[in-house]
Amino acid sequence: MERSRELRPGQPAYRQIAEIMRASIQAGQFAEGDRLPSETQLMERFGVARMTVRAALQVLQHEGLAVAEHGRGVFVRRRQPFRRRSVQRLSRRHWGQGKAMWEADTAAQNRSFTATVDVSRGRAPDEIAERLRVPAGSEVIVRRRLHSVDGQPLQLSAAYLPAEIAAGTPIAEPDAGPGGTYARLDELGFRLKRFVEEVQARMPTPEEVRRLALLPGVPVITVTRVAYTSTGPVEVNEIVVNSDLYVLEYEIPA
Amino acid sequence: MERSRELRPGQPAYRQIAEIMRASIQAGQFAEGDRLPSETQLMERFGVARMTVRAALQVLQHEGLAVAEHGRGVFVRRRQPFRRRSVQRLSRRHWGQGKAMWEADTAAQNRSFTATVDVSRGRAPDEIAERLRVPAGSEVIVRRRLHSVDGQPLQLSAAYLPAEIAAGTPIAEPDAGPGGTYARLDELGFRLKRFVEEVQARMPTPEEVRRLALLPGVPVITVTRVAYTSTGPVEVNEIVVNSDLYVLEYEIPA
DNA sequence: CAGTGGTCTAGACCACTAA
DNA sequence: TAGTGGTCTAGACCACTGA
Repeated sequence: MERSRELRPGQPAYRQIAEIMRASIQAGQFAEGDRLPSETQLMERFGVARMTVRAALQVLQHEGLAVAEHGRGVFVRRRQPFRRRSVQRLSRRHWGQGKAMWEADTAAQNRSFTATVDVSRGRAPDEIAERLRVPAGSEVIVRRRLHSVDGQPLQLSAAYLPAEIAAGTPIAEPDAGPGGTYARLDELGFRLKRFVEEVQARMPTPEEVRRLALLPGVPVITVTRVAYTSTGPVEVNEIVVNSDLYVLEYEIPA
Repeated sequence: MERSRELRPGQPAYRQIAEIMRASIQAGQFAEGDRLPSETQLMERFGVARMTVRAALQVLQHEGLAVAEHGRGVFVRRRQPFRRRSVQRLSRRHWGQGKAMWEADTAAQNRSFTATVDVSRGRAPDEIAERLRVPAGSEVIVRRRLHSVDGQPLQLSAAYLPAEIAAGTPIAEPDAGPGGTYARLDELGFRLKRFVEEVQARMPTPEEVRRLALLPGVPVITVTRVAYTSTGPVEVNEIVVNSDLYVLEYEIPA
């Protein structure tokens, strides 16, 4: 097998092949959803062994540019982010009217929203206790949810509230009622003043890959939201979102 | 070479090895910065070929859990995010006092901040023109910056302003003066009312890997910020940050 | 220098898809 | 069934690190 003259010595072949394919995609030679040449075709074109071609395709997959489908081929990845407006979502006007948190987002965009909820009672992990400013190991109500849009899982979340506040209230029920947790807190006399969200990104754990049906090469965005009344925090929400499907939007006054 | 009984049929060996090593790391058997067993040692322990061990180590690297150093070994990755508070950074109180954008962040955390700036004049890309609400191909001033903290590159940004507004002003100079672009806009009569930031995450391009000195398995966070006066947008800033070193913080009123 | 990871080969067999 | 990608082997040679 003779090396193609497309490849220059000095740089590893697999990187050069990845670069050539990346350039072809960005130049529009392959559109979203198109099938790339098969491994066999690339072996012939570049005159390299199959593992070398596979290494190049792995690079593209880890960059999030391509997706392999077993038995079908390797395809240029499609993107279609869904929009989430934090400011609107968290305004009193919004949950004050008894709307579900997602309605503004989904209704406006003509998509169907579903969620599974699991509520439990347990001890707060150290980091959560610290953020809630309660003693380590305090009892908390945990609301774990998986949100999907059009059947596609989108977001995992775990909301922690001190049991002292939430136990025995609708917040400890799977269906917290119209307007959700924040509306109930308001009714219980916890007037929410502000939320602080900390945003990070990282590669997902295998568990997150499974539960969010993440494609290879797709990071997750994590949001840690703390809800404050004038006297202190009342809820901590650990959120993990599929970054492929999400744009977070924040509005900041000057 | 005989397969270790640690490995069960049904699951690929490289995934099982990755899972075993991941569990060891999370159980604390290997701390941040520790060297993992060498490829040779793992081959012997699990009774598999070198490429199989390498596939397992690749998984951990792509998850951002480990980093290979040529000739030295594979190490558990260290993490040390740097905190960025959007609300404070963008308040008039802050830039109104002539402070550099990063001072609040860096001074408070005892780190040294540097930036390189490149200013040019050119035509707005379509997406930018749309966000600025100017005709496609309009002339803009582009301020490209690379921010570093303690010598570690942290953030790339490209700020676009209509040439009509910014040409011939200090904004078109590399050093825009105390308080930066936003203070100058204010002086020019463009009273900033609000900023909207759109946050996404993705794997970096090879160019970003190079310029931000990103480790394998580290995604970037992209922030598209639009600055508005009461009459409309005056600046669009495309920001790309090293997600390994960054926590974005947003405060949202209820 | 020995030991480490980086690249690459030329096979093999398997599992999945679509005709 | 033919063609695709998924896993794995047993080598080879190279480049980098550190004693």
